[in-house]
Amino acid sequence: MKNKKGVTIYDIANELKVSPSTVSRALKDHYSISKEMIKEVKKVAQKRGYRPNSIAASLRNNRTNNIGVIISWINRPFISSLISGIEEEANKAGYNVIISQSHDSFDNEVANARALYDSRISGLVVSLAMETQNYDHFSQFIKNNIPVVFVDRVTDELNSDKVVIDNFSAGFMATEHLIEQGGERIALACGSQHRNIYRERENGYLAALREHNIPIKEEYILHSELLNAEEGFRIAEHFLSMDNPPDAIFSVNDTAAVSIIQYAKGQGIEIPQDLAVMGFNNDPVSLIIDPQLSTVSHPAIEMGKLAAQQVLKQNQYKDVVKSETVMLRTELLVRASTKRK
Amino acid sequence: MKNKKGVTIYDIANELKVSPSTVSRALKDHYSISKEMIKEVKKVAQKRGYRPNSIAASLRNNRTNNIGVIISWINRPFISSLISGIEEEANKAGYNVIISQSHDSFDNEVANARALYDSRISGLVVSLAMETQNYDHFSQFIKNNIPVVFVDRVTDELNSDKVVIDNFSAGFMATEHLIEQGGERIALACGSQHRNIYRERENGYLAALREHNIPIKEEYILHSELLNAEEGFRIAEHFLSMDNPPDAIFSVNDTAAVSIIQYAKGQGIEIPQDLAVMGFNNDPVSLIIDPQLSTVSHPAIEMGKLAAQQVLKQNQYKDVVKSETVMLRTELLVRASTKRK
DNA sequence: TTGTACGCGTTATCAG
DNA sequence: CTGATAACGCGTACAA
Repeated sequence: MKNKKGVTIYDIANELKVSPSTVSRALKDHYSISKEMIKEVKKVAQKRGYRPNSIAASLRNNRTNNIGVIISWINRPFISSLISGIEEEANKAGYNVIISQSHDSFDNEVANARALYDSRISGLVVSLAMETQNYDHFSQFIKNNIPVVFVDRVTDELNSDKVVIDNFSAGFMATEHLIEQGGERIALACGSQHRNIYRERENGYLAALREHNIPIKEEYILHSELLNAEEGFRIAEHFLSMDNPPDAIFSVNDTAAVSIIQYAKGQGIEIPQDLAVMGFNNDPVSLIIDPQLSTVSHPAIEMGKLAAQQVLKQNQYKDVVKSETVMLRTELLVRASTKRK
Repeated sequence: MKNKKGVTIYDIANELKVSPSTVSRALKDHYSISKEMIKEVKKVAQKRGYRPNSIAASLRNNRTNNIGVIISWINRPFISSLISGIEEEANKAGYNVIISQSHDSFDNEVANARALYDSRISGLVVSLAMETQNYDHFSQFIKNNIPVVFVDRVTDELNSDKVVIDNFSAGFMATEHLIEQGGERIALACGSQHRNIYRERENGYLAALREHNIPIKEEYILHSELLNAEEGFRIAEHFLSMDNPPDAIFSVNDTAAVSIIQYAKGQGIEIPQDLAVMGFNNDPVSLIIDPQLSTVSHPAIEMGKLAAQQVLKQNQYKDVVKSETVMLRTELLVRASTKRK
């Protein structure tokens, strides 16, 4: 029961009859300290079980070793992989990662941003909540030179770094693929229009139809707020009970796409002969559903790593105020749910 | 460009011509401060955009508002839901959550524990790495009265709080169910024996066989380190190419179970007639595979919430040194992959 | 009810 | 190469 208060650099300094500054410097291999002193100090530190108090250091330096992350729901394959990437990269650089979920609610996002700001994170990675249309809660970071990097669900209203995929061309590719497989009545199960990822995928879909001179029909386009399994079923039910049902559906996420397949199979509809189904994200379920789901790869881990790198880089060069957008390549993954030939 | 350094209680004190301590107290509704003063202070704080510096407070109080989490891989359904539960509960109490992944490596776990310790977290939630068999890296927390709560993958070697499910009875139920469905040669796809969750599930399996007077055959028990999709295929291949192959397989996770079904289907084996397959975890894929996978529910979010509560509670009553084990109920989810009648 | 003064552990600056 | 000192922002014993 010796160190109720923990070992500090003062304790080490006392033991070695040197000053605390020397100890402080020695511990970080400062160039002005002799090799021997460094060895001495580290030996004693080791012996006494010294652990640096990063709180104190943070107070002094006015910056922590934490980077914050705000995402919608952590328990989604894309998101958890994204975080995995962030965490790996941050860890490598000696940073910790603080997670908070917005649950797709604007109010939560604002509250989380505030809590993270108060805890003096030295960088923030955000994937926007579905609801969010106002971005003032990020200005406190920007004003104080704390880097903010947006991932996947981003906004153009703020001038900051972004890591995204090319949603437009992905939507285009996916739709074109359905056309090439003989799709004539291609439906779209889409998400809310004010979130870039869905808007751009839809634009890609529309462009592909136009380029191939396929008439765009409003009734083949559905916007759903959640795009979860239940809504997937409802969407399938809606489309497949039309007088002139689609012969192909492009769902902008895999969750809904899988539900669509399950519903269609239940109705005795043959996939892909009667109905081709295309998803988005390459979630694990896309390989489990029978027939396997064609989808678009979404490099979650890579995106996480890049976002973390952006934050760390910005942290290095505080003065340079340029904003980068990194756009990653995606791949069309053609599987049984669309292969007709 | 006024507050390069941010607004502090001193600024507020100056503006109101009172002392910093008054401001400090007013901001936390200290009983000794007059209502009016409190209102004044808060108004000015609001106006100036004051944000408390929790670093400084942490240094003073020697505790942060962060709780740490060490898990194997964040991008697994069970784990990400677990974290979701922890995060929700912690957030509600004004705490942030710091995540770090061990990737099932002992060395990583030790490094993470150290990093979290250095960052002065005020509590730790751990689900042990597969490799871990030595627990010294947690003693620094315990020695310093920082609560450590183990979840799911726990150890008996440390006297601390635990949140678990009853793996033994779950394994027993699952196996018994397979027996009731006519299984006579029931195989087990298990994980490493030194991790409680797998060991206990196996014990449940063995007990069920004994209770029903079914001979235990070594060749029907396989231990795999990873239990991922690939190993699932290998396990299936192994079992199904035996001279006398099993007519039922209990896999201790869903990932491997799903692969087993996929492999078997590819071999023209009928599920569940020729082979009943039982999983564990109730991952999303269990509802996507055809036939749907019978499995055991694993209340991940609930476990996360409870673990967070334990940490927070221990933080309240620092002196009380008792260790609780919370054991949650699980449910057998019978689906098409085992229903034979 | 309010103010004074010190300390939490570290690090930057300046001096030697 | 090493030491003394101040400061980071807040909380609290003690004093008034």
